[in-house]
Amino acid sequence: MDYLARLNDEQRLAVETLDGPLLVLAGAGTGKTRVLTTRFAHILLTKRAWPSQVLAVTFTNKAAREMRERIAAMLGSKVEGLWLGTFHALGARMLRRHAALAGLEPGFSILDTDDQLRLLKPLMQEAGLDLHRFPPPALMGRIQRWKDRGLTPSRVTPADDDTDFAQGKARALYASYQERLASVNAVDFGDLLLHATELLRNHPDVLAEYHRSLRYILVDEYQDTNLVQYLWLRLLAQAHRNICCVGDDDQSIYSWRGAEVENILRFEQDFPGARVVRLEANYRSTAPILAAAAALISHNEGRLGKTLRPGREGAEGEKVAVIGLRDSDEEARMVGQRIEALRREGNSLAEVAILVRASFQTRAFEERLIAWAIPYRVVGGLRFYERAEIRDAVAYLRATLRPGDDLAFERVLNVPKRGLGDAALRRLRETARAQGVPLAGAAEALGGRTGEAFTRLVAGFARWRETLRRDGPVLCLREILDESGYLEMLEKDRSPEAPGRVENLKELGRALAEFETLEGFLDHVSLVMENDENAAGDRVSLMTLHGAKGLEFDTVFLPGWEDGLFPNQRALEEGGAKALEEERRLAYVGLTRARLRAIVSHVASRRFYSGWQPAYPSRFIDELPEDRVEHSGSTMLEREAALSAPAVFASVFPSPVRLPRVRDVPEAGGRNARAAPIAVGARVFHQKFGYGEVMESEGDRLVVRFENQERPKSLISSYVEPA
DNA sequence: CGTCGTCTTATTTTT
DNA sequence: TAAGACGACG
Repeated sequence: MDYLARLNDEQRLAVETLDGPLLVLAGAGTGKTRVLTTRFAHILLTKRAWPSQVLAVTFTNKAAREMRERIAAMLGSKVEGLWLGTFHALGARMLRRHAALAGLEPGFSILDTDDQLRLLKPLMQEAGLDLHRFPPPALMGRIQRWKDRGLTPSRVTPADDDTDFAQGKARALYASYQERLASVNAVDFGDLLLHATELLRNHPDVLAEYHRSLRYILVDEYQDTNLVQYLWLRLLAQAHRNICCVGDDDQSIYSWRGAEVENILRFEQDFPGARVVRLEANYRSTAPILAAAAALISHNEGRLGKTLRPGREGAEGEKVAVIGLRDSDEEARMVGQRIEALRREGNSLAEVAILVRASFQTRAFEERLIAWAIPYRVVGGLRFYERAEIRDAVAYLRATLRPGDDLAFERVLNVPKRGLGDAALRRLRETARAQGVPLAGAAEALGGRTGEAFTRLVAGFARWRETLRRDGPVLCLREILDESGYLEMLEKDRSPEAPGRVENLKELGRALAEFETLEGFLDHVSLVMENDENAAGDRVSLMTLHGAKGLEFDTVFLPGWEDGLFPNQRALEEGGAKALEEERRLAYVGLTRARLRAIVSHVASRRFYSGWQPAYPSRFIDELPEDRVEHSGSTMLEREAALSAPAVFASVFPSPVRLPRVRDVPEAGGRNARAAPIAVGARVFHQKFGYGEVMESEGDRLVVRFENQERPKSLISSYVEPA
């Protein structure tokens, strides 16, 4: 039992409290994952259950993988047959087992966002809606929210559909959307859990079967569960009630995706007799960082209440830096310089992260990092499955496997170009509908050149189907890519992305080789597969705050702490006071990612759309404890902006009026101060305009005549560098 | 059917 | 500003 000895008292309690409902409130950096995996291993090692009798749910594939690896490490061998995965993957697994009971055929497809919209759009048109006034993605979002709440079309009440969105047709459209899905034997992402839950609700025998087989349930990141996930869990836990949920209400940041913090706040009522264990000893961050995070989050109401305390004695460290700067370029320069300095001191770049509120902020940093040859990676962005070439290849595979998969067929119909455009597709749809056959079955009906192209494609699919049957999926994919002309299309493509796309397809082929059946692989691709290209290497990580949850770094830069951007104005408009608290939790998540140092920055002027807009320090900065924070930077500009400009963000929750802070002294060494003003006659360099000569100079404004520009340009001096 | 130019609209996005 | 969507034209 030496694995128990490695835990502190509270962690140990969380691991050993095995019977009955348990809520583990795990503050940031308190060893949440360790508790979860140790608990899992403990259940197995004490022979309380077999691996197949424990259900462990996470939100991300990454978390699931990490858990799997750590359990294997603890047990000394890989464990098979675990019910361990994301909510969606487990939902899919259940649904495949009982497809017929959910009104599906066993080989149903899982649709991506494109497919969903392609299905919904025509329905909206038929309903006579103006798609400009009611954009399909907006309706899709509403449907998704209903699904998050476990509402099938028949369960949606008028109260759930209280706006006149889509002229009151939203509910009806939801119903017909679900019908269309069923008719093409497909589900969307939200359906995986909705159907799985309905399945358990409507079939007591199936539920009883799971009650018999699943004795323990472990849930990670419980604060991010939505209602349907909660219902699913509750159904499964009903009988034995051995459910252990781990989470942190202070890190709930996905309400806009349907997550309900209430789930965690309500846990003790939902599961009477529940025990609660708090993990509060933080082994990650220095005392100032912890104190700053704690002070910040204390401004939220309705918390379950936890206080992070340093897990180690003497974990003093640098104060949290708060730096005011002129604009985002200067902010990027400051960050770049500090990263340079860290690198010179021998720090690993993999231990540095820049965490932004909104993805557009990454650009300024990318430019700076490229210019200074600092390796970085942008985390997040497109997932493997979301890449066009992967979707195309998958659609080819889907249409090969399932002749009736019209959505897949439609997607690849004209990729590569075969002269089959909108008009042809429309005729094809009509014929197919009239004859009651899938699109691919209607090809012969069309005459002329279009018909020929169609027939050729359909013949191709027949051939590939034969290859799939005879030689398996790998050869089939190769044949598809060759014979369809897809690979040729990419090879002819001279754009810089093309080689990467070819590479991605190769990667797809390699992954495919690991699977016995194409069906299994298709699920893997849409539910699990991720792209981990450039994951390795000593690089700075650049990502959104949302993307950073669960990660930690020695050094964390938190730029853009300005009212309007962070807390985000749009979020506040939509979600009111609750949204402000969620933004604050996001700030808390950001701060607690840092082990040794956190650098918060804000600028006086930020670029929005076209022009520059004055910006004000985030109210969150005021909520940091003065004695743990060190302010620096050019606040003169901040004051100027504050005094001269009208409020940019007419906030529903106005930031308190602030007095200009008296701390105009630039940081020692003038790191953030501009070099001497650029003199008239100086030669300068501009990213876009190239080299030029300064004609006039006043304050930070310059007039420059560039060599390859006819007219002199007026610009701000921070845009040019002395040449 | 494909290309070019104009118009439009700018958060976060685990699956 | 700058990328993506859409409609008019060739």
